[in-house]
Amino acid sequence: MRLRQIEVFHAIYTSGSMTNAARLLNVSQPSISKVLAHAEQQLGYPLFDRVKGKLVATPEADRLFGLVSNVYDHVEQLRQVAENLRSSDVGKVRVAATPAFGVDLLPTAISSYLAGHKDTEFEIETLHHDEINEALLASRIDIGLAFDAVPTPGLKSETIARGEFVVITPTDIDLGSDGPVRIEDIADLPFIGLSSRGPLGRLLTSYLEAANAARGSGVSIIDSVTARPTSGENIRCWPIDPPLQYAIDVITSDSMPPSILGKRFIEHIRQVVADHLTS
Amino acid sequence: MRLRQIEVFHAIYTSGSMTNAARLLNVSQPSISKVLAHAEQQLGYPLFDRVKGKLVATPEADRLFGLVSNVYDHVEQLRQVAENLRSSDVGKVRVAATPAFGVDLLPTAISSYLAGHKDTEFEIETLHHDEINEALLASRIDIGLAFDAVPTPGLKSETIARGEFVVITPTDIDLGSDGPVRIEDIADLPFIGLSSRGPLGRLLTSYLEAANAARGSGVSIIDSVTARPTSGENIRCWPIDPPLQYAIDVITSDSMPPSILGKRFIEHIRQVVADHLTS
DNA sequence: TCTAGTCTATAGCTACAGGCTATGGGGGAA
DNA sequence: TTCCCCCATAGCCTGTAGCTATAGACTAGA
Repeated sequence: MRLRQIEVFHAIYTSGSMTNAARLLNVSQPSISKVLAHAEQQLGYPLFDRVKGKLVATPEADRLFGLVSNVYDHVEQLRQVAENLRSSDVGKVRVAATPAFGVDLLPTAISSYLAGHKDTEFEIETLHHDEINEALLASRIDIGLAFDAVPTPGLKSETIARGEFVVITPTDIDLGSDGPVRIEDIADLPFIGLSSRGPLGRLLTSYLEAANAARGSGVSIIDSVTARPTSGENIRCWPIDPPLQYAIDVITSDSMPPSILGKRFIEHIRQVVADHLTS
Repeated sequence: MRLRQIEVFHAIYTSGSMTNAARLLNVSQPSISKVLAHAEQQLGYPLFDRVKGKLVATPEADRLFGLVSNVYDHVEQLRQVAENLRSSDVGKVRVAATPAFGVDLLPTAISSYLAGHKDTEFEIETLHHDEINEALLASRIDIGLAFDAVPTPGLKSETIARGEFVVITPTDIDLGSDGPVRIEDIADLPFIGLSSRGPLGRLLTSYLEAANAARGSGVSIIDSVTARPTSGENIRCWPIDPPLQYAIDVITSDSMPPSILGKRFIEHIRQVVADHLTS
């Protein structure tokens, strides 16, 4: 018996006639007639006797009805759940990000996401790269957000945006131009180094070494995500030349794909990051 | 979700891959691929993540699998029962017949039926016409067997054969010819009357009255069903002219159609009666 | 690094379940 | 009788699901 045949049989048995069943299922009466006839033909015996143009259930139909009801109920429940999974916002998303995101970008993203999805719960952690990977592999979190994720077995990372490093200076330092700053222009200024911990620090370190730049204090080169919330407070950002790009990656586990809520939130982050970097 | 989609999802989830599921369900792999893709498209979200060419169940699939398993099990059970109802001989058939059948025909029919269907149970009763009708309407029996059933509301009768009345005589009475016997030929012989109870008696009575036949003792006119088991024991049967026919009817209830076993047995009776009357 | 084996996706085809409208016949009630 | 209700059939169309052949991605082993 196909599921449709079960539904039709159920409708006929409970409503008492094909005509009523057709109304119940919002289809035409001949359609019901054909499905029932087909079911009976495949079963090899009639489910209803046609007596004086009306239907009377056979003993076999009586026997089957209980079982059919069970199936029917369970399918109904299945459909309910399947639909809820699709449309509901109820659920929890566990996100971890490196500190740079934790300060400004991630809270902003979650707050604006919650505006449209009030029933979603979040669990946020600020971790470092290797801790994020570890948490993902242990299924302690669903989504990781980091710079320049290193490919790791069992994890999948997707670059959702690329940012650039910028030079930040106190507002009392004037680099003499509004255009991009060359390394040479700040070589003699006091420089605050970035920790070389993590991929981004390493990336920057090798960039600076390649440029033979001196280090001092007062001027710094940092990623634009970190730079953004601090700008305006006596601090000024400058584009850098030659430009140095980094990737913003969303990391997930191979063995435990993100839920629908998770995917939806990743899409949202993608949007927020795009806005963040272009404004 | 259609039932096929549920089956395919169940097979993929349990077997771990589309290829295995295809083997499990004895279909081709592309067929599985298409059904799954179709199901996901209709659900609105993926059930499996395709990671490095393999399938990994999403959290949604995990959630649905329990429910799908339930449905799957219940459908399996339903199919088992539906199949058993079709092919099994297990069950009880309750038959009632008028006395004429109870002597020879019905026991013969049941005995030969049991030869091919050992697991069927029978419950036999010998009742008169009105009692058969009453038992059918009260659902105390499934099938009634009678002569010339009178149409009754709530009951359905089908004529499975027609028999003829015959003249029976002691073998020491010679009617002088091998051909049909005319009423006039036996008008002067001692005649044993048939009870006018029931339709058959009434039928015969009016036949005799129409023929103005006298009654005596020693010669009788009875139905061929009753005549058959008694012939050979110093008794001889003669066809009668003009012929008088009666019907052999199977009666069932409108509100409770016979089961498959019942229908099968009715077919068997039809055969037995045909053989009975032509031999 | 190349190759063989495994798995999934796509294309193009066929079969049939299941939907529709229109229509006809049987039975019961006015 | 006539009307109404119910079921069955005919003819048509669409969508699900099956097939073969083949391509593309990844893994593992030589």
